[in-house]
Amino acid sequence: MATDLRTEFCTLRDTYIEQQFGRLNEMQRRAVFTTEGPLLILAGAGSGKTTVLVNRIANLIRFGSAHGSRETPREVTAEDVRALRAAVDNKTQAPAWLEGMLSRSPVRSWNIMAITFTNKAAGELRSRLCGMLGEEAGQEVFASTFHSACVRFLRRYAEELGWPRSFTIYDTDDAQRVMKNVYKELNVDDKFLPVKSALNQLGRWKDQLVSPAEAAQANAGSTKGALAARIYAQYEKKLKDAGAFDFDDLIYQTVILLREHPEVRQYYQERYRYLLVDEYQDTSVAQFQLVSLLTGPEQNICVVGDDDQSIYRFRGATIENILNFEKYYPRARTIRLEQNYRSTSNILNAANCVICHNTERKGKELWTNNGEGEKVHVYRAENESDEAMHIADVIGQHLRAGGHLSDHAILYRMNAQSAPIENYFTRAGIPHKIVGGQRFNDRKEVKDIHSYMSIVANPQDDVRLRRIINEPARKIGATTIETIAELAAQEGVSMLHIISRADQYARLSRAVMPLLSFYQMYQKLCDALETSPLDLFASQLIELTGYKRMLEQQAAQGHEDAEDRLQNLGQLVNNVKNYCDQKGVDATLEGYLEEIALISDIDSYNEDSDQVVLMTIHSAKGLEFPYVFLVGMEEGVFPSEMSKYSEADLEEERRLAYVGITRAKKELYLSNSVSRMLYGQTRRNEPSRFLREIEPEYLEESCSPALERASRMGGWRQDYSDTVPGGASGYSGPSGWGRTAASGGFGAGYSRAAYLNREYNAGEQRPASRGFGAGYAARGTGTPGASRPAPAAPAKPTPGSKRYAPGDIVMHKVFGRGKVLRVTPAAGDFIVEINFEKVGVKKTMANFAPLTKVSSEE
DNA sequence: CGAGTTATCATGGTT
DNA sequence: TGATAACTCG
Repeated sequence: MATDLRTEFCTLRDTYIEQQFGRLNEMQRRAVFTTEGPLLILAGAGSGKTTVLVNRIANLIRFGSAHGSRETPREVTAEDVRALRAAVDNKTQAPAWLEGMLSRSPVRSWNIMAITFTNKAAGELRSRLCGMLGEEAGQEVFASTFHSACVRFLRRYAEELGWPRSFTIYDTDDAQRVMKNVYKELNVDDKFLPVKSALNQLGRWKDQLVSPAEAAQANAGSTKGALAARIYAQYEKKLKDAGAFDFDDLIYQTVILLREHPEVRQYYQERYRYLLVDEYQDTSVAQFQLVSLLTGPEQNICVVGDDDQSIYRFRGATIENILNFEKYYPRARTIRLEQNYRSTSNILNAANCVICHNTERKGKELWTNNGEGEKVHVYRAENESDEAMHIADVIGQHLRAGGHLSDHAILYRMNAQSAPIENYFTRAGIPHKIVGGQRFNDRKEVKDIHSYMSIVANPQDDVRLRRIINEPARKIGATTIETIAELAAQEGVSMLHIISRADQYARLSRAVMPLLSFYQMYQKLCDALETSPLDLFASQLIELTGYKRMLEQQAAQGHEDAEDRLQNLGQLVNNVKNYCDQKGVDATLEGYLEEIALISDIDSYNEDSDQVVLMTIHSAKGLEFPYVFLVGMEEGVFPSEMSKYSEADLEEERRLAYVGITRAKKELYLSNSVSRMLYGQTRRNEPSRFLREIEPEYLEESCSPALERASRMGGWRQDYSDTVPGGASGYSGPSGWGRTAASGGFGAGYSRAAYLNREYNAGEQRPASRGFGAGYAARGTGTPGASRPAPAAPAKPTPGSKRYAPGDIVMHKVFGRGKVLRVTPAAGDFIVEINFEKVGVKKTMANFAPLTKVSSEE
């Protein structure tokens, strides 16, 4: 009898478990249930990869390893069976007491380690796990980035390797400073081997786990190679002396740690019985080695990746890791996730078209049940501000149709491209946010303060010390600093140690006073750390170092930046406070410094605020947006100039294009520009080859009115598509530039490109032209042949037309109708504050914003 | 030593 | 184009 109950229970249990993951598709479910042994999940873009990861972890924790599936609970009562059957029949979750009986061989949440590339991804994983398993179990799963995980291991075992426990993490800027010192010491000419390429080479070596000795051996033959190897050795020595790791070292040294300390390795292998690695296509040799060292004898290693989305080859990622996974782990199983839940089929087809042109692929074709959706829009602009304006127009249309700013993302190849867009958006008053580029923590004043903090945490850190020893000016000049460095090298101690005994050295006699008072200040900082909470320590530090006074003086002298810098430091203190609030009693100086070293901009990107977001395609990996604008689709920009000589680089660019395209859910807008100002000079670029690679049936093309006109007059022919003749046989839109609202205004302006000779259907025109674009008519550039007024170079002000007064009703191209609240003169222009009917109060610049007066104050 | 000037430089993407 | 390094002068 008891046996029957047990059998019944087990059958029901299997059904129940199946049911718990019933919302997944078959492949996803298979991935979730394959808990043991090596597993490769090839997950296409938008195929629910994170969902699979989360569910797989949840399955492990709730129901244990599938290997235990033959095990049955020792005692099963009729009551248990009844309850389980009820849960199955009603498709509900079993009560907690019953859930407890369902686990086969138990896996605890802290037995699981999930590694991602960004903190954001790790955080998302963690929060979804918390949602599914409850706060406690969710937090116990070790979800972390490669770098944070390594820092965690190294903090524990740094001393085994000869580093202090409170080691510093160097960013690229620090690394460059070290490198410059190395060059000086070794008398290396920067012209012969640029610092940047040396750092690059070192990075490659570390990514490939090549030690300085090995590098020297392998490169004895070449002058440059041998030199680089010498530099490598010296650089590593300097970092070790300073008690610091750079980003690459974090991985490299952790591999050394695990490789050379079996007991450490065993400890982690036993602790983390189940490993999951996300974005596996972006792992380097070193990261692969790290993962293999962590993988225990059971080989419960699950990697998720997409070879088509490998876009970090340039920094050492080897796609071979994913291509060779099955070779390295012969027992490996491979599961492909090819159903896309994100995009429309037009978008997906466009993506497939592009990626098909790559040869180095595992082969995979995404499909979707989502509808066709709109075609992919392609816009050809005159110049970069026309491109920006077009984007603003489209966003405006969406906004007026009830869309949100935050549904829109503008993606570009390189950060420099954000400037013109940012410019236009700022002037037009469109709320936006730039991710990446110059980061807050990279600002000089912020880095300086962080450097002060670093030397408090780690007195050995000479690089950071050099940075701030004379900032603010303390009469400690370059010669003094070099003398200190020499003395420190002679004695084998840190520079700070020399400074503390400055009076004992004749060579330092001139600078004794400033040096000793610097040291006194340093001690005060250390005291402050001991006696105050961290955030208070930060604000005390800003004062004690004299940094605040320096900025205040500068501000008093009318230095404009000084105010901003003071504010930035205020923000810094805020950030420290936030860190404290978040960590509570666990907040430490080292912890804070670690966080700022490893947290990137994208990590703090928060989709909650209603703003258009601008970022590189690289940053956008893993994200999705309803509307995506991929700008600068031009040869020399995307694909980039530097990639065009190597087929492999071009394939990486193409994968990047694929990543960009597949970020879009509803609509995708590709744009390029005939001329573009880049690095201070105007260039004319051909449209990107990636555009040509997309079958025309998925595209809908248009261009700027000026181009269209030129083309109609036969003066402009593009080599873009030689299969399509120029001319405008089919198109008879509004003539000339002096379009009025009545003639269709904006919407019509963006008709299909005449050069493609496609019919323009009025019925198909983009929405929202009504009433809009009147702004352009009113701008008064009725002159045919005059170029369209771009916001960056505003048309000469037509007398009277740009005057606004409170109470005026105005029309804004993006925000619609509104009433002027206030007009303030500023920098030869006017800030017009307007209360818009749809979007509330916004500030715009009178001369730049696409504004028209509808009626004057009554 | 420090401030101000000029020159040069790079500008592919990121932890 | 913009930012920083190198250089010059007080």
